[in-house]
Amino acid sequence: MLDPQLLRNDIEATAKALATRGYHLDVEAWNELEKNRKHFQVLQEKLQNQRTVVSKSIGQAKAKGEDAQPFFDQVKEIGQELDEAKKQFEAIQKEVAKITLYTPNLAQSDVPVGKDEEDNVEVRKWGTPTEFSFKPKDHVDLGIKNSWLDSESAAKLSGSRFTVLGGSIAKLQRVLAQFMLNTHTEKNGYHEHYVPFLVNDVAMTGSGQLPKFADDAFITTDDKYLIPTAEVPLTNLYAGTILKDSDLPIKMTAHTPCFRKEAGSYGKDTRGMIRQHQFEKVEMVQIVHPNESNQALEDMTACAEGILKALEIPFRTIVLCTGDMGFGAAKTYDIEVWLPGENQYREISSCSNCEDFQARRMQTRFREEGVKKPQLCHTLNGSGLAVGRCLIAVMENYQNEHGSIRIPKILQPYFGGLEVLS
RNA sequence: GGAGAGGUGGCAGAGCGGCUGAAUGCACUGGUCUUGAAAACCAGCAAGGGUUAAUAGCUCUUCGAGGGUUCAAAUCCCUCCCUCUCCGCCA
Repeated sequence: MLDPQLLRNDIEATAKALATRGYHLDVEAWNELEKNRKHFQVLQEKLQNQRTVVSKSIGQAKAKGEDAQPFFDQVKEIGQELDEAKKQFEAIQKEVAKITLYTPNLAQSDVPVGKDEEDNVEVRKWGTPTEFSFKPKDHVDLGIKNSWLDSESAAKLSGSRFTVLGGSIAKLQRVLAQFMLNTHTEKNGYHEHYVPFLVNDVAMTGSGQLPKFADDAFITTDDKYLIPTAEVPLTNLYAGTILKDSDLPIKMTAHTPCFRKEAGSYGKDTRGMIRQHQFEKVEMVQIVHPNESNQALEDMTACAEGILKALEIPFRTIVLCTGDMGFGAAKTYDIEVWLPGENQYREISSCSNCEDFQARRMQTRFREEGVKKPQLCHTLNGSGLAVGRCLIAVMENYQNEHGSIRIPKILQPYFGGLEVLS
């Protein structure tokens, strides 16, 4: 949610900034709405005040044993007017909420302006695409050859966009998640959490998934949502709380499954386990002082990159342009890992600084020494990493000519020193 | 699933129709005292919104959520959510 003051006081500039994100804000309609809002809010408050004053007079008159009837007549009249004003105001508020809850965050000034992923800008590259003396297979061929991936069984159980993993590759996925979690908790200073995978609509609204993206999430029969990312439970852990500035930064991590409908991506990435309804992810979330969020984004991105460096898999990092950023983000880095089977880089992590966008929705605040009012925190989230896609990256980058895969050195201890999976 | 208790400010905890945005304690902030600190004492201290040039003044809302009764609701009624205790069942 944007600062309402921005919409009231600087509507032209705000609309212009939103336009770079492909969001059209109807300035004229907003101004009209705002005019009405002010009128009816002031009217309603005025009437409410009158009613309170007269009501108190009734109490006093009764206490003194005087006749309170004139006050009763007065208050009745006020009450009627008030009901009408209230009705009008509530209708307007609904309209206002429709706009504020559906409006995306503003991009930071250094974010490249652009339309779609074509306009994203590479900021750095690590390693060079893995070279092979043979034609590398993709993870699907590798998976089928070794009976590691079973999409037919998954289809039988659940439908499309699910995968059953078998044998050592199931273990490799588990080990990858374990390794990521260990790294973030032991080396990067993140606090581990185990969180619910079902959350309510308040949490989903707080982190920005609702109301706009309701179609992307799975909902249960008792109105709970399957989390699309651990960002939702982790970020909402501090919803409605006022922290001390000494509590900041709060750095959290969790390993969870993620569930996404992938509505609107029909026919996209249908092969293999790139885009699934259910996938594993290790997530990082930070709640920080507003002055620290930019640095925190750099740090968080480096932590995500650190996983790929440790695994010795080539990647590049790009900054998303205004048109490609997510709803709540003010700035986003995507990390793209090299996939030999596809002969291209594919997203494996997305790290975003949401500034106060989520904090305003959730009312996550902190009190600073010497400052009277609580201030909104800044929140960040980043994948560290998408485990399923990381599994693909390991398979494809570490494959041997006849379909076996080498285990990355750093993971070998988890396999009792084993070096190759076949 | 059955029985009971309860949800009030950063925390603990009173209030149970009008003088209560809310006693008291803790925490916090400022001051007195002290070489300094602690203790003691004094004072202050909820959040959000509107109006406004204003962090001034005025004002509205908020005591789990939503309805209702009333001139007036933290306080009475209804529905829902959540927490705790006991019993049952069960990873």
